[in-house]
Amino acid sequence: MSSSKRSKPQKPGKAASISDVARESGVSIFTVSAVINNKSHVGKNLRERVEDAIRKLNYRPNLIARSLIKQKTQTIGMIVPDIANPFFPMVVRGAEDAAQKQGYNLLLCNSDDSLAKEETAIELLLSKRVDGILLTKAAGDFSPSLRQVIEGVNIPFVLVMRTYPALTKDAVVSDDYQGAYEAVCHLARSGRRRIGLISGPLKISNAKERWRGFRDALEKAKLTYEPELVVEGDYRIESGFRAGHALLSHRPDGIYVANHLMTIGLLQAVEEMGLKCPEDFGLVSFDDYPWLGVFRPRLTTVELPKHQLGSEAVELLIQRIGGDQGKPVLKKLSPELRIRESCGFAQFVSGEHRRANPEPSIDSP
Amino acid sequence: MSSSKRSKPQKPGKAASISDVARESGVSIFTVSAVINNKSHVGKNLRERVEDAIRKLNYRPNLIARSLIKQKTQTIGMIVPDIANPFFPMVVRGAEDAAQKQGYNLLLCNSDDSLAKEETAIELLLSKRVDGILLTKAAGDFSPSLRQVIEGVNIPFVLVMRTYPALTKDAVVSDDYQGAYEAVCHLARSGRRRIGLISGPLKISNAKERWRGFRDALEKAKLTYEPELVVEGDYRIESGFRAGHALLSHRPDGIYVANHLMTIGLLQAVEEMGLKCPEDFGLVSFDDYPWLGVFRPRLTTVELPKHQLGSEAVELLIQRIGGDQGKPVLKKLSPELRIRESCGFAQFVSGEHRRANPEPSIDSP
DNA sequence: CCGGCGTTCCTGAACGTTTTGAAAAGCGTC
DNA sequence: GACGCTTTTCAAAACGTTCAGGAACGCCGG
Repeated sequence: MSSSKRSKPQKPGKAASISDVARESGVSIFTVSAVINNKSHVGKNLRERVEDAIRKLNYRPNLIARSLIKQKTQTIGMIVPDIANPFFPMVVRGAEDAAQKQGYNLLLCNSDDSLAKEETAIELLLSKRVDGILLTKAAGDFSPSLRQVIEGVNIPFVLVMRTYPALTKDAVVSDDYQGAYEAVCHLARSGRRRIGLISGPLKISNAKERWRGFRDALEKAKLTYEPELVVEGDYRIESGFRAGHALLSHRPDGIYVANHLMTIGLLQAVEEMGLKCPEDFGLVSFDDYPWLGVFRPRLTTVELPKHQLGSEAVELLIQRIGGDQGKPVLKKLSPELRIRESCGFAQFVSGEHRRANPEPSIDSP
Repeated sequence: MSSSKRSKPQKPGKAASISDVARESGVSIFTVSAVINNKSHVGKNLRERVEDAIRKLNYRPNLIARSLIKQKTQTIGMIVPDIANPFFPMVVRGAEDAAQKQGYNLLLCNSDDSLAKEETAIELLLSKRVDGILLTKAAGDFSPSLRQVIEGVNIPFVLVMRTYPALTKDAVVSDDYQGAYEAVCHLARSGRRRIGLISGPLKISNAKERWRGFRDALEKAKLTYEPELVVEGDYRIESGFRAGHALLSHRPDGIYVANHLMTIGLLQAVEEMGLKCPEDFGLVSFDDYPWLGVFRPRLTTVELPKHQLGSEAVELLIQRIGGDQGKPVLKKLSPELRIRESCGFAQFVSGEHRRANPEPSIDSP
């Protein structure tokens, strides 16, 4: 019967709580809270007493409790198909940088290109009450249930590198049409006449955009669109290899590959078939990576602003979290054509696109 | 005055709570909770009523509230120097896979190789009450405050790819000594006599291990250790480039490079200097990646089980979270020597290490 | 001495769950 | 109809915060 209302001593194993600090320093919980959030008017005396107690108990505010009451977790969920795909790390890095800068953390999920996993991941993030979600949708159609889940998300939600016409959500993407268009124009400018395409899965929005850019550039250059010179892959190495075999058997003199992984596959096919680039055909790839510095020939490529893609997505998301109720936005970031050797030497090419070609840099292990 | 204790209707904008469900289905909160966690004895009648209400209100349990009371967040924090470094994505993937399998999520932080950021990240994760922390420490010494923070961490804590003698924490690492040893033995077996090393920062445990393996293998092969053939880099491309220039000026006939990024730099230096591999020198690198398939010559390399590194670290961590109080464990995973062409053709080499050399595979964008 | 105003501190009610201990209900037995 | 034993349901106390609404105090002008 002797226990007064709030007097249990701090249990040994557990982290100190705000009430432990309050007891230790002989003030109320309110005052401790005020000190922590350094609210204005706390007397110097008490403030110091409290700060001492905090240090002494090694107290750390419990952000879970804070989240519960504030209805904000300062956490954003990010779902990518596969972080091990070299495209995503830099995007995630961009996102994390921007998030950290504004006091947010990143909860990372891999969907493994499975729509079911993607759906589960969204549900989970929603249950964990993240403040917003970033999604790079897996390849493949919406299942009705997935669509329902996404439409039903009632927190800020930004698509990254994907967009869907009927969807009422924000999206941050690269200008894939433009990138492909420039790539193919460059091939044409360097004298190629029969230009082939190794495309990504046409169900993914960016693959379709790249295909459109390809087609329009052909038209602009007054080249004919030959259907047998277009092969659809799935953005993986193996499919680039197979597509390469199929495509090269038609002897195109130029190839535009819609992503890096398929380029790797293609180059293996090229070697097997005993062909030479740029002598036998010109090549423009997508995405730039540090290791391209040792590929021979040096690849001309369309670099996407991967880091920026992630950071702008987060910034948009946080703006929404902050209460911005504006209409859904579609933000397109410009790609950059980096001319190197795989279409023939740079001097063969009209000057307008020449620039220094910095090798992208990357940090330590 | 008319408001009874628990009767506010669900506010329109907000997610439904358990009490909304209780009210909707006319039962107590307890019963709803029992249904959610499908505890045994809830009458069939009520169970259905509750489930209907859950569907109707699109109710999702608030895991923040659950975490608060259960003192578990089902979240683990992971700190890496830089996810954009190609080594880490696969490790993170391994971690995420293992975590997901056991119902955990991953909160990802980049320390950017800054000890201060690393410290901040740990503090933050602690405040967010993650159930455990995975850390790949940034290069550089412990500051006293960082050391204090790490030692003071009172939740499960596993080091990944790093270990420190005096530290009383678990660690999961690759057997770097073994990897380097095998690499250098292979160089010696293929007839190289003056073998050089491009090392990582010797303050990082694995760099030191690799250096030890290098030295011992030389001794085993009865080769002399020539100090000018050892150059310390920082695991980045640029340093590999500089180290390559420095090292090659001494004309070694074999080089072992302690990581992939520095190999990229080295190969650029090699080309600039007009040298040829494997004719002028044999090369063994560390880490394998899909794009190595297009490097020429094909690189012989020591592959580390990156995915496994991540997944075993998480499994160990979760075991600790589960209450395992055993002594700190140091788990070493075996590397695998993948013999390709950069030391001369495989047939010149004694058979014991020959094996199929699968190109590692990777998923779509 | 009173009223008004600042400053400084506190009490107590949220936030959305889980869980303990106990009450109610159903049912068989004497 | 009293008693025990299950089965089903509940009310209320946690978990660690934030914050609205006051209270206590000192100071000033009247």
